[in-house]
Amino acid sequence: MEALPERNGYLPPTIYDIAKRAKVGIGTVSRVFNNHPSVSDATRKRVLKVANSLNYQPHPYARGLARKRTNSILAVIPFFTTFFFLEILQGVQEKLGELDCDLLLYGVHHPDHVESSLRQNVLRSRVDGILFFSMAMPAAFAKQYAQMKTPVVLIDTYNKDFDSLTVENSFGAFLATNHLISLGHKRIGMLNANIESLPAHQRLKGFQRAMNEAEIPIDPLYVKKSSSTKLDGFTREAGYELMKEFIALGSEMPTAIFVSSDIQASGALAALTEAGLRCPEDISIVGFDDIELASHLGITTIRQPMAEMGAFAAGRLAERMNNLNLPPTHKMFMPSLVVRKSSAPPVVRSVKQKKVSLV
Amino acid sequence: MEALPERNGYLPPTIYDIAKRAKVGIGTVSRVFNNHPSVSDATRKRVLKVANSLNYQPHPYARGLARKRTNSILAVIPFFTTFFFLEILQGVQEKLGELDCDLLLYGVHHPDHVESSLRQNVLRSRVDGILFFSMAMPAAFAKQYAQMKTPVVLIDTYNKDFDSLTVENSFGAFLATNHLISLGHKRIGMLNANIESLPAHQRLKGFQRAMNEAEIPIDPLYVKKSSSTKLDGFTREAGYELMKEFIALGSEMPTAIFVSSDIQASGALAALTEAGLRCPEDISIVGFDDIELASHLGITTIRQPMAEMGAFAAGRLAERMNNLNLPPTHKMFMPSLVVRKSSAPPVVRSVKQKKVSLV
DNA sequence: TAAATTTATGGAAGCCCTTCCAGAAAGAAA
DNA sequence: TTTCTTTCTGGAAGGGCTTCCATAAATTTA
Repeated sequence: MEALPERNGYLPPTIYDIAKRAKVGIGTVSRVFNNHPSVSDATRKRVLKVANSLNYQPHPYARGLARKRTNSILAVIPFFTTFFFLEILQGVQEKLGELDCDLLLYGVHHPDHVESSLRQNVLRSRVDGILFFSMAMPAAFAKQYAQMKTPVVLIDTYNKDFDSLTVENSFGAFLATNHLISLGHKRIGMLNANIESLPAHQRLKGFQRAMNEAEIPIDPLYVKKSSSTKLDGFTREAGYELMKEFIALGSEMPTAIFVSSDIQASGALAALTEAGLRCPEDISIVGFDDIELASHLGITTIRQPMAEMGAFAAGRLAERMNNLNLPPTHKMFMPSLVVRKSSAPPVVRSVKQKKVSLV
Repeated sequence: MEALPERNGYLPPTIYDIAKRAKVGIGTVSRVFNNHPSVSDATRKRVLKVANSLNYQPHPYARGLARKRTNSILAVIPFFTTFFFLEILQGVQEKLGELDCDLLLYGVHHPDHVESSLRQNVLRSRVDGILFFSMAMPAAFAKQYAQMKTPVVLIDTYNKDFDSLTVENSFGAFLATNHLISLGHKRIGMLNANIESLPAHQRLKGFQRAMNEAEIPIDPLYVKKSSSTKLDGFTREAGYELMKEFIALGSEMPTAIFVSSDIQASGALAALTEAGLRCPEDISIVGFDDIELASHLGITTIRQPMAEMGAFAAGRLAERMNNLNLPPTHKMFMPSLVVRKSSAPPVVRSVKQKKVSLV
């Protein structure tokens, strides 16, 4: 070996260095670091002492090669969205810490790139498992992964061949609508995203169920859906536009609206302010998602248990990595209601209405 | 070798499989995959054909071991904050894609945990380089990394021994203040975070410079700083409290305030609303950071070029990985002004004031 | 005390690559 | 033709670990 100084003179100690200094064989050192039971206490201590003094850390790549496991997982997340993921990742990482596992991050910049990303990064068997967020798993990969039994957990998306977890959108919408009903509202509308998208569809269902159970007829005029294809209408602009339609109803406007996302709700609020209307005095609003913005704007909303979802996903992935033959499961998470100031009991507006609401 | 089926029967092809089928040596296969020039065209084609047909991908861990490089970098980010990082990471990843490098993510959950996190995760992961975000690098690690010449780039924080990049806070504050001045404001205040923190200090400097250059005297009553230690006073609550102090000034209140962060500005706005004051009619507000919230609340603010910073950081890290002896550099990024609706020319409030402001 | 267990240990082989050296093949020069 | 170059190629060694087999040491049992 030539004298070329690697890493500028500093060469991390290897298992051989430890073995030599501790006067044991490499196998013993390895066993110590893998908590193998058949090492005597005296030896274990001696090895650890030497190892600590040299600041030895097993080389994860060498480990990975020998063990045929990488001890790391890949999170494929859409970078075109934001906060939701950070919070889930937080949960993921906490769990991964327990499992002594590293997190590789791949951010997909554009939905069309999912496929090439997967090909480039995942196939190289650099990771033991994959967390796949919020995007449809391309068919080619779904097939390949299923066949190779690559451990994959889908979050906020679904495919029958893999473990998946989603939020019970319909139940969340039910909660939101019920909240408005229990505040005493009768004229309740829904401002929805593009109904083509699954969450929008499910949230409508929940709205309908709550209304039906309360025996409040649903006025078709009060159910507005976005036709936007941009992010399926889950945008501020979409909320703004549809709220203007509600406002155009004048005195026929609902007294409360369930909006299918906080981001739309923020647009809706802007439209209200612009029209000189106040929330909740003139109209109550409930959103969905509990993004950070919602707390700042004081929007009553539906919270998805993101940290828990992250931890669960990581845990499930670990189980699957230990047993490749588990049947795919699907776990629903129950969202919860977060009450803020955008929702309140309906205010009586005129004498005529007063009579009615005195009951 | 026993018959235990690895990975459920599927064993990824190795360089030996390719070599055998292509009737070449393993060295040749390796050379093909490393674009080594001394492979004849015919051979290269043959190898690639076999490799493709078997869907061969070099094993990154074996590569890492043999090359003594891992081709991955670690991002240590504080998970107790949010959006800023995602945007920077986006820039980082884009660059890393070019460099064929992977991104490992480590989120620190609490500032106090930085040290143990680094010890646990960084030392063992043997990544080629580290991007360290927004936190002070603990002295022990700084020393060790400097000594080992571990490639480290600091983002939004500083240490003389490493490459670092920060935003010119002082210039941003200057821009913000200047904006208010050029709108015609004379009674301009600053709502600052905890002055102990570097950014707060720098932002104050920029404020002062702008005021001095415009020859507007700074009224000490108009410069309020948080004494909170929680996140150095960069919180919504801190902004809320200090704004109440401003409001208590009554008619002596400034007509415009530069707030040292958007998050504080959101609190300040809440205090204003609560007091029945309007922004910008009664008072103009300029924030700092351009977090997502700012756009929703319509806060005029100072934007940091996050994606660019990310890409730059990754590039710089790559350079350093190629030459461990580069002297540390420090790069300043220039922020820019984003005008929204929270800032407007001062409105004349009363006859008495009219006299004054007619000047 | 000898034999049979049990417990602890050393180290070779193997994980999948890269890299280097030696040598084969093909051309060029003599 | 022979000799020297140049261009390609094969494969051993090595990177740092885990694991398994063999063996040594300590205990137990007969």
